[in-house]
Amino acid sequence: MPKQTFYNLKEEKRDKIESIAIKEFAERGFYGARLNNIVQNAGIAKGSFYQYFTDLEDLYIHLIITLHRRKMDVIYETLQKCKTTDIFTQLALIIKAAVQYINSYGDGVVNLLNHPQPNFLHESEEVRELLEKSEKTLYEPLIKEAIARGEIINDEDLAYSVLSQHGAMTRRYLFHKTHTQNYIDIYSDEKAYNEATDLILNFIKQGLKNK
Amino acid sequence: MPKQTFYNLKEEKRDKIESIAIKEFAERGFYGARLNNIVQNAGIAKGSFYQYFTDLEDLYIHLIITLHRRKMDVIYETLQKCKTTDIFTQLALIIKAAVQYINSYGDGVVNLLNHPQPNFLHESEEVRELLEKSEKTLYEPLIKEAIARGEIINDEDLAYSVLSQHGAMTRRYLFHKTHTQNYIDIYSDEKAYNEATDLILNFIKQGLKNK
Amino acid sequence: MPKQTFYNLKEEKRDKIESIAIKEFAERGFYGARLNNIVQNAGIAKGSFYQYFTDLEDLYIHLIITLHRRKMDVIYETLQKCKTTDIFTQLALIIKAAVQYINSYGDGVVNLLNHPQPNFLHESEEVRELLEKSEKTLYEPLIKEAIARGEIINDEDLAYSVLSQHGAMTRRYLFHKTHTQNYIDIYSDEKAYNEATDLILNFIKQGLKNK
Amino acid sequence: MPKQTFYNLKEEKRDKIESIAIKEFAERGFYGARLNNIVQNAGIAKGSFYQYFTDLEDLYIHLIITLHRRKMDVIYETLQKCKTTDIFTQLALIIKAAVQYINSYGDGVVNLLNHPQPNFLHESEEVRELLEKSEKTLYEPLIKEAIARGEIINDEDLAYSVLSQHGAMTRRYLFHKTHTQNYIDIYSDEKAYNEATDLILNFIKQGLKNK
DNA sequence: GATGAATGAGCGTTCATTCAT
DNA sequence: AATGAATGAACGCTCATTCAT
Repeated sequence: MPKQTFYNLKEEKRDKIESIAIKEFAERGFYGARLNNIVQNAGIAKGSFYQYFTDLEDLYIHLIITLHRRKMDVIYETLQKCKTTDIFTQLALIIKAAVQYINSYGDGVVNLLNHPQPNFLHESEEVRELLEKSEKTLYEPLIKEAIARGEIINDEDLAYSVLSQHGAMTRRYLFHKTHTQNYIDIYSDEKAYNEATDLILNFIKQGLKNK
Repeated sequence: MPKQTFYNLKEEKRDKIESIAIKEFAERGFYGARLNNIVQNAGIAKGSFYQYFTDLEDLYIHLIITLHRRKMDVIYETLQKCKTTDIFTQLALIIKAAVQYINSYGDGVVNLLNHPQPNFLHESEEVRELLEKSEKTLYEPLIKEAIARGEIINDEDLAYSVLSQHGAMTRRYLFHKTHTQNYIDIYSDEKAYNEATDLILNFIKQGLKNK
Repeated sequence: MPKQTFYNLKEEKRDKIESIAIKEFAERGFYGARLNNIVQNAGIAKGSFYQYFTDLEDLYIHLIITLHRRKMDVIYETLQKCKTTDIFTQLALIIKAAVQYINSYGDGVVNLLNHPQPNFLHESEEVRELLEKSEKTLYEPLIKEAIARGEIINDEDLAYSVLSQHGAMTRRYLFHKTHTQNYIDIYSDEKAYNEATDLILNFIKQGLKNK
Repeated sequence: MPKQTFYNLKEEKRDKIESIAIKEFAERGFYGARLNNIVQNAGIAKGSFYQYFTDLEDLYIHLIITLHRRKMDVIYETLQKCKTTDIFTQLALIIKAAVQYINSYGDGVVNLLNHPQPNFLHESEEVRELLEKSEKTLYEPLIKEAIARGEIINDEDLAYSVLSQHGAMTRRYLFHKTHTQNYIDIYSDEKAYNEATDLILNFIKQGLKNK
């Protein structure tokens, strides 16, 4: 957890540090990241870093938690506005919102969140709760309600498994179609991303159809 | 490329070094891996390591290439035996074979191959060919033939995107069902894995059905 | 080139590091010198060394350049004061000044400058200029003028060869006479050194006499 | 001192090892030399090296001693043939013979013998005797006799100092004249070297003339 | 609170030497 | 006697962290 001094900083400076750190961790992974790069690019002194965080792990955990929280906030906000629609419409809206949010950070967040995480991350109860449960907490009620409404087959586990993979399938689809391997390319063309999302969701719909 | 001295080692020792290294790289990524851990756990002297490999990158590239090659060998062997069946039967057999192969290494291989790879890896033409094309080379003909036989809808990109994700969906399904997060747990129960594979392939089949 | 942090050090500390390094390089040559010896004897941390220099080569080049420059400065200053005398008087004064300068460092400088230099040294244009040309730049005008004034025979090459060897001859003379092999012994007795210089210069004078 | 096994080798092999080692030490100095280079280029196994020598120092001392002894042998042989001539004729013949000898090894020997020697070399009484005294043992009688014959002034120390520097002066002269810095270049043109030797000896003659 | 020089444990790598065959 | 794989101390260097200013 960052120290109070970090929160006392002007928002602008705080944001600079966070976005520079996201970039560094995203490009090189936790073990490849260098404090030197972060402080130099953020324009702060090395000593100052230790006024704000206890160490690099502290910063890393802070970023992971913050980014997840913010993403979840965006998603739940979106969800509030479409409680009564069917699950596939709900997902389409959620995904659209999440992509917008991610684009507000650039490529970094996608890479960072998709990196295999260092072990210490899961040693923190707080983080484990957040990372492992937030997805379930999001999807499970949606799925239960969809089943109750008869929109999809009555197999919660299957539904969860495939629905929570829609992002991966969408990205794979776009990588294949655009012959690229670069996250930023496919996220930045939001129109294409949204169309692909619809295609994948429709595919999933067929597979989960209530017979 | 490892030096000749590495290939001169007794198979047992060679395998020990490889499996220890796979574990280290899998758990910590290339940048987090420590030569000290590898040589200590493999029970060799630091200097011996450099009799076998020019450096850590050399070892890493060797592992990636070897693992991919072996996996592909297993898959193509399997494929020879079921050329005339439908695509979903083919995939079920391929997956079963690949899971067996992976189980011969344990969890490490899955993690290692799924890590985001360090940049130097893609600077080798040999590796790039192997990594980027082997999946396409495998799936594309299968999909083309299935379309020609009228087994699935005529959308190669969609078919590729979802079929190449079946492993991820299966794992997600089993993680969810067994409330675990440990690859080794789900891979080691091959019966359960194969059943899950059938379920997921059936789901995909619905989504790709030729209407 | 040393980093700015090196120049920010207190003069005393900077001098300590330089003189310790001169000693180490002088005694063992560049390849035999050990960073550990330098930092331990200089009383600094290993990490601090790398705050000051990029690596050992950086330090070595710095020393060679600095020592040569300082020596040349001393020599040219001296030369300003005796422009109108004959060449042997000029040389006597120059040598006297250079010996004084060298004594301010002790034996180390003599050894260091007389070592065969590692190859990287000559890859720097700056160093090559300095080392290869400074001696010629010094002697050639003196010789040309002496020839013009009729003080010595008209053979620039011979004059240069023997005049630029006066130091070696003087040292050989003193080694022989004092039955020692230690530079510091003969340099520290300046009176004896100066007398030997006069003797050798007089010998050279006979050999270069204009007949 | 090499072990008996070294002397049991066929002469050809022994010579190969010696000449390769001379080259390595000459090019890189004792501390820069690598056993790997020596055994690889000599075509022997690493383990074999330790059958012949106790370590690298042993080999180095062996080379220095052997080379000096051989050079002295050549010189004394030459001297036998011109006992009755004047000192400058004697020296001219000696130098010519030594240059021939050195050319039989190539550049290596010159460099090796001119390197500043590592400290351990002088810790051996045998080596110290050889290196420090062999030159004196050679020159002193020649000088004494020349003085007795009235060929040069009665100053043994001066005579020794300048005569024993003739090689350095000759090389300096040729470096200057040919604008090279490469020993092999000037040694390989024996005619030019001999002419330069005559010039330098004549210069010395003027300086040592009995007035 | 901000700074950046100082620190030293730890890293990947080298290489003379040993040792099993 | 010959081999070359095995060894580990020692190397130059990195970098997160500390600390004096």
